Formats: sequence, C-alpha cells, structure tokens
Amino acid sequence: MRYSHQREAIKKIVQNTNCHPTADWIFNQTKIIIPNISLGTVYRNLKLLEEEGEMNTIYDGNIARYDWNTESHDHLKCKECGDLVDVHLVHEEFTSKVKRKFKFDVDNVEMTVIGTCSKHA
Amino acid sequence: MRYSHQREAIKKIVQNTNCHPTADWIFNQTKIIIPNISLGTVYRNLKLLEEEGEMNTIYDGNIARYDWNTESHDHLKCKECGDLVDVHLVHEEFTSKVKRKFKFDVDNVEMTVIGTCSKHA
DNA sequence: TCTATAACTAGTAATAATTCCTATTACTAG
DNA sequence: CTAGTAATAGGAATTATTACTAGTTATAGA
Repeated sequence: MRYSHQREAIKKIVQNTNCHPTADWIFNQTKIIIPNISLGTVYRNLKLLEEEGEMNTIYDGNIARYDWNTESHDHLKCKECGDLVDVHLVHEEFTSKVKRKFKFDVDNVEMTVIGTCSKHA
Repeated sequence: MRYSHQREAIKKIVQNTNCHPTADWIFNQTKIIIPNISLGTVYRNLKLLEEEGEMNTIYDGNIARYDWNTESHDHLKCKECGDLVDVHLVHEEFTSKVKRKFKFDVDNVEMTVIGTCSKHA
C-alpha cells in the first residue's frame, strides 16, 4: 500500500479517541487538518485500514463506527447515554462450543449488550 | 392501533418466512397482494409492529432485517452464503454475570457469530 | 345508519450512509 | 528527469430510510 497523507491523518485521529467515532465524525476531524478532504476518501481509507488490521468496524444499529481496538472484544451500550464501552465477554470456549454444537467455523463474534449503565440506573 | 389491511399483509408475510427479510424484500412481496402499497408504509408498519412486540429488527451490517421470532436469540451468519440462522446461545447466567461484573442492567443482547457454515466449510 | 375524527395511506421529497467513477498524483523503472 | 501505471482523491451517484402532505378509511358514538 502506497503512502497517503490522508490515510495517515485518519489513522491518527481514530487512534487518539476513546469514543467509537462514526465516519462523519472522523471526516469532520480530518477536515481540520486537511480542509478539502472528501467523505469518500474517509470511507475508502477506513475500509483499507480495516483490511490491514489497523482498525475494526462495529455496527451501532445500522450505522458503522470505527474502533482502533483490534483485539476481539464486545460492547456495552447504554440506552440512556448512548455510551459504548469496550469489554471482554466472549472467550475461547465459546467458539469451540459453537463449532461443536452447530458445525460452524467461527471467525468473529459481534456482541452488543444493550441496557443501562451504572450512572443511569 | 386501528386495523389496517396493509399492516396485516406485512405481518403475515414476515411471519411466513424463515429468512430474515429486508424492508425491500417485504415491500416486493406485499406488492403482489397490494400492488400500489408504498415503501414508506412498509417501513412505518414494520416499526409499529416492532413497538407492539410482534417483530424484531436485526442489523446485518448496515441494513435492517426483520424477524418474527421475538424470543431472545442470536444469529449465525455465514460469510460464504450470507445465511442468517437463529440459535440460542446467550443464557440467563450471562446477564447476571454482566450485572455483577460491570454494574450494567441488561435489557437485550445482540449477538451475531460470523464464520462459515457446515455447507461451505 | 350516518357522521366526526383521528389514524392511516400513497406518493414524493428529503436526508443519511455509503459506494462508484474519472481525473489526478505518487512512485518505479528506464 | 521523464514516461508509464497503478493507487488515490474528490465529488457525483446510489441505496436505505425517514419526513411530509393531501387525501382516504376504520371505528366510536349519536
């Protein structure tokens, strides 16, 4: 993959946030550095970065959010504040259980737990 | 909620399929019975039916799919054939574990296991 | 049965999220 | 350095969904 100023900027922005930004948020942040960048470039590079294993796409309802945390993990989503928090819930034995029970080869588990966080209980 | 011919048709169509149809698929099926139905009507009624607890919305990447199975359940998604199969993987003890560990009140768990089904291994 | 009314509809326009297309640019080999 | 070419960029187009409006229909009560 060839070097690109735009891609580097996008990568840094995502890596320096703890929220799980949408493409639009990343686009607006990148515009501060590269004012004439286009949204298409943001999407394309996010996809490229994901393919390179530098990033993860998570779906919050039907909108994509991007996560620099590429370790396998899950999310707690508070319906009050919308906060999305990283947690590790699905373990190795789960994968082998699914394999055994359903003859299904697991690549990846996407889990979002929806509820109320301690701040809003 | 008042009776509506259109809503009844939509409900029957979703309840009689084992696939997890998109709004567009449901729209096309409903058109066979009610040729001049509009896509907006389909979306509005799917939302109403979900609020009534007659249906569930699941998100497959960034498109919505509808599921008559309102029991809490999970999905196996084959990356080869795109098939989405209902399974029951998340149990009661999981919910209480999350509550204990993260002080997080669980309403609902959305889990999709992505991998390869036995037909495409 | 008839009427009032509030929920509903089709159709269209708007919005939001994402992908596609074509000119431009960076890099490589000569 | 220059030409060739493949990756990249910006903007237009597409897709999915929601909002709006004017007309229609189910249903409760007179």
